[in-house]
Amino acid sequence: MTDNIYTLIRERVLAALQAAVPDLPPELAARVEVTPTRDPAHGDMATNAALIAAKPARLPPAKIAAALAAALAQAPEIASAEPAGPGFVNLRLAPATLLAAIPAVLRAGEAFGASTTGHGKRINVEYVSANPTGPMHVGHCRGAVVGDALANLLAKAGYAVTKEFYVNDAGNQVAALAWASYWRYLESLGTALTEEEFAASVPGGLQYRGDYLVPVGVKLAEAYGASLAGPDLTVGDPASWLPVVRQFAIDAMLASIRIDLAELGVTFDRFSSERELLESGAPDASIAKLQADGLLYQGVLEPPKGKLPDDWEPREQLLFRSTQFGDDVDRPLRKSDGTNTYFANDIAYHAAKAARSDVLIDVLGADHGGYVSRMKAATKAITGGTVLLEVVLCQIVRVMKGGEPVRMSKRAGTFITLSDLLEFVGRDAVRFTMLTRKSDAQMDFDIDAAVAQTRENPVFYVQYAHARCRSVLRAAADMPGISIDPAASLDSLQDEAELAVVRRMMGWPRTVEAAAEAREPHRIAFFLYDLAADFHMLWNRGREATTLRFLQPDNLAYTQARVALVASVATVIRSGLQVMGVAPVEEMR
RNA sequence: GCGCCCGUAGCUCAAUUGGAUAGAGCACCAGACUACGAAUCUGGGGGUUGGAAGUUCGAGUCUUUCCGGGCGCGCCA
Repeated sequence: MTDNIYTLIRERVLAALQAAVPDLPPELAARVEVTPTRDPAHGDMATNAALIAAKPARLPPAKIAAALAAALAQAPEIASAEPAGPGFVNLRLAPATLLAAIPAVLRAGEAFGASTTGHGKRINVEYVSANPTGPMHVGHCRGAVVGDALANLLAKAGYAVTKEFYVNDAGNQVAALAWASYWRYLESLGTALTEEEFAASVPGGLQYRGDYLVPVGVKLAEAYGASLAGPDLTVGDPASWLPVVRQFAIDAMLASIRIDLAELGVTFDRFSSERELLESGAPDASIAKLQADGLLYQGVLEPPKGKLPDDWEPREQLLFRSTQFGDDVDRPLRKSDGTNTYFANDIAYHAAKAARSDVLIDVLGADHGGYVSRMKAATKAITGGTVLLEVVLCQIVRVMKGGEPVRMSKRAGTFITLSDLLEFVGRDAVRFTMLTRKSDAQMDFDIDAAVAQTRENPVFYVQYAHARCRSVLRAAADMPGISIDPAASLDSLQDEAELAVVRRMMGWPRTVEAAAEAREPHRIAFFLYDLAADFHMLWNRGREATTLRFLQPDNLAYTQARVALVASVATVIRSGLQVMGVAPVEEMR
């Protein structure tokens, strides 16, 4: 069951190919494609079937193509089929087949394009997973949007999706957060210590000096008075205050992250806590399992070539044989103090996710690129190869304003927060713009362009097309005898600009399936831009020739067909925007 | 030094996963408003897809090797 006409036509092609080349190996049949043509002169679709089959059949591609064309021309959906080029068969659909896309859209509504290619497989998408040590900044934003849209896309393609956020609430970073929060706490109580005096007593030095922790300090003081401080508001014994302050600060940071995410329209099915994972003993269980499988050993790693760390000394440590699973070097699981490395805990986390999933996807920032191969290796090892990890890497986003990069420095506390960006640009523009690039390509986010009300801004351009559709439909609603009717006769839709729009919409299910398989949500943005361009072009045809306008009061049958067309364009745009998490607008303001 | 990602029109980016003559926007030039919304549309010029070699019916896409940019590189997460 699918809306994808390409799937249906491919069945026809395979049947014809089976007749022409009876003993075609199945693995070659899998390579047969039916694709949209680039050049409209080549018809609606083309297939490479003859090229694929030529070698095993020991026949010239052109000869097979001719046979295929003759057979395919008999199919009811196909108006004509012609061999072309080196061995393609170009197909032109029967008008009724083409126009059937319109009632298909109208009947399915925004669900149009939904597919079953995911077969209900459980797929877990982990994204954002920002450390709860500060507000979300623009660096997190791309991963948040890409992960969220990818999850929506996979759901539309028929996967059972879980959206997951991993809370790194254990380890040194959150300890540093606790110290920084404690400083703001003493400060709000009016301690005589200076910041530098305090910093001197912090193991590893005082981090997170941004003033976003000031309110946390104030709230700590309100909740606990001076009870967490030492004598005369000096630094008290960490053993007594640190666990309290740490949890308090983590909760505050998580609350702020959730607010920012909600503002961005990003939601999760599940938050998983690293601390809870540790307390459950899962990491030890994972290590024990790997040990039992003979994948761990005590060994000494070679130093990295070329760039030797200053304090390098050979050290024996517990290593995981990730090289057996495609990694470059084996990876350590224990620090010298006996505690687990982050990697060791993350193995347990991925094992936990794998236990309730068929496929895992991590959406990571580019700075985690070096982490990918070991995590894939570990996932393969801990699940015995039954669950594989895929990684979508999001490259750096450089925020531009007035043609200049906006400088960011987290250390100095002058970074652009996500909520700042949302205030400048707005949720829909942020989300759409973040999806106008392949995620593994670096990107400049131009604030000026994202709010521009012109064609160069794809958000605006697509929204404008939708608003124009709605404008027509509002006018149509006032016309007697006119309605959005899936059963309307569409025979009058014959203009090339009209058919171009229909062809584009016909490709939506195929785009969903291909984008989902490739894990590339940005394709949705490009599809919508192209559909919007087709529609704007058609619209303008109506300016030049009034006979091409949608609403003709003296010709109800003609108008009914165009109303159906316009309504289906609006529906497909909404269907795509829904995947992107962008709200359609009824009119431009 | 090693690994991963990227390199496409002057600029920002696509290219249906190996398909036919590599496409859009911006910028530049020339046009279309008695409006279902001109915030749009039409036409034009602009390319050795970083360089070289290879794989095959066919390469921007795959392999090798250089060049350039980004990220990472044993107890940070």
